[in-house]
Amino acid sequence: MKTTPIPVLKRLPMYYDFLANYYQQGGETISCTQIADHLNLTSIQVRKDMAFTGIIGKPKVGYVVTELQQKIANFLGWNNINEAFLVGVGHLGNALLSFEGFSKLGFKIVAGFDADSSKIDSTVHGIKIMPISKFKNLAQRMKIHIGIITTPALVAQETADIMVDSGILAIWNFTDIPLKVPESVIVQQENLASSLSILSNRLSKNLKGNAHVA
Amino acid sequence: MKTTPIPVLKRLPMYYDFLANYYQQGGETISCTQIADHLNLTSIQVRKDMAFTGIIGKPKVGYVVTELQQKIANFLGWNNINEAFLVGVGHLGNALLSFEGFSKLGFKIVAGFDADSSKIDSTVHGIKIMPISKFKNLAQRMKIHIGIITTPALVAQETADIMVDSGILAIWNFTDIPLKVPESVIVQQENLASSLSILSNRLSKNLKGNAHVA
DNA sequence: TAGATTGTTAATCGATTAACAATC
DNA sequence: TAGATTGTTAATCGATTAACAATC
Repeated sequence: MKTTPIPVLKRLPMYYDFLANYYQQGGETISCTQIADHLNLTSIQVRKDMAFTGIIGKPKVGYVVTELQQKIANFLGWNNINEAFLVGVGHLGNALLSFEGFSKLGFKIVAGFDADSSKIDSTVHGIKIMPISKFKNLAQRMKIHIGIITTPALVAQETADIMVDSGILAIWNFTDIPLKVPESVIVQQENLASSLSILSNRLSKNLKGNAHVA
Repeated sequence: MKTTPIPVLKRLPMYYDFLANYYQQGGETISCTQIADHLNLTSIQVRKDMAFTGIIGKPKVGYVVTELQQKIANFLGWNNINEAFLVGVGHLGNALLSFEGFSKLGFKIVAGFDADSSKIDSTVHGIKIMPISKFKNLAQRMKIHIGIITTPALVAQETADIMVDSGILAIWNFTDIPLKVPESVIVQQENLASSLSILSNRLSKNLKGNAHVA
């Protein structure tokens, strides 16, 4: 089984979203060119990406939208639900706990954890907040494999250690601390600073470009 | 001027964070190998990245930490402050308005906007929330060039249209709607679904791998 | 049938990695 | 001086783009 390139994994959910929308508006079949136009990609790239899902299209017609959606969802594993624990119920933790979009992605945050005792036993968006002391026991009992870190940077590593000790296999890290974990543990790093530096670099290049013209 | 590769722009803030930490712990100079070790990169890659900032190192010694920090900050434009408006003060909007880390990156959200009249004139983290009707006028008066969209998906495009009409040149989009904007307008797309699909793909591959072993 | 679109193989492009001379 | 580390040029690797035969 050839491993899927990361850029492909990033684009597949975008295709899915677009297709859902397109289908709602009555579209039954769709071609790579159409998809590419709407998402600002090239049709060749879309075709290549689709091949990963195993979909078979019809020349001159394209793909059956519902079938393509299913193939993508299946390929990304959105059918078997991934359950996760979140540690750090601050502003961002709150936002993630409240995010509606996860269910569609076969992803579910089943509990939140926080050091602040005033938050314990409250619920956010129907999800119970518990003390970190309960993390390990619950994670093992519920066979949770994914941990989300939205704590202050200062306790991020400490939190990761607890997660690893609790049998967590993948950590979604929203702090900017590069976590030290055993090689077998996956870390998916979310980084606003990285995105921002791309944005401001492009912006400043544009502004400079215009200055020349003006 | 050669354009900076996106992967480099993503890594530079990580170097900066690490250096800040390293300096605080008393480090005066540092080599590429050391940086690479701490961030799980190769030293060659670090060296190449550093070259973009224009830093000059000393063979056998490495780089002066403070100088390197300055070069990175300067290269990423963290000195001239980028001001932004945010539209959509929901959970995520709230989290961004409250995020402390932006100031370090020369980034500042100076106002929030929302359709919900009950939020108008309140402040979040000291930032005033205003009705969208004031967006254009204010953006032009304050010469704001960056807009952040954290609205519900349904009104994302509409919000983008208002931003474009108001002279916004770069949009940081946290909704999963692919925005239609003039070519001159930059869109930086933030996409949790993309990150999640990478994470779950890697996780399921790992689990399968272990199954074979077991 | 003619033409559009798929599936797939080949060419290009860009980023990472390797190699090595320069130098403190 | 000897050895570690930089700066830079060359080689590799992987993703995107191009080309084109197959086919509905």
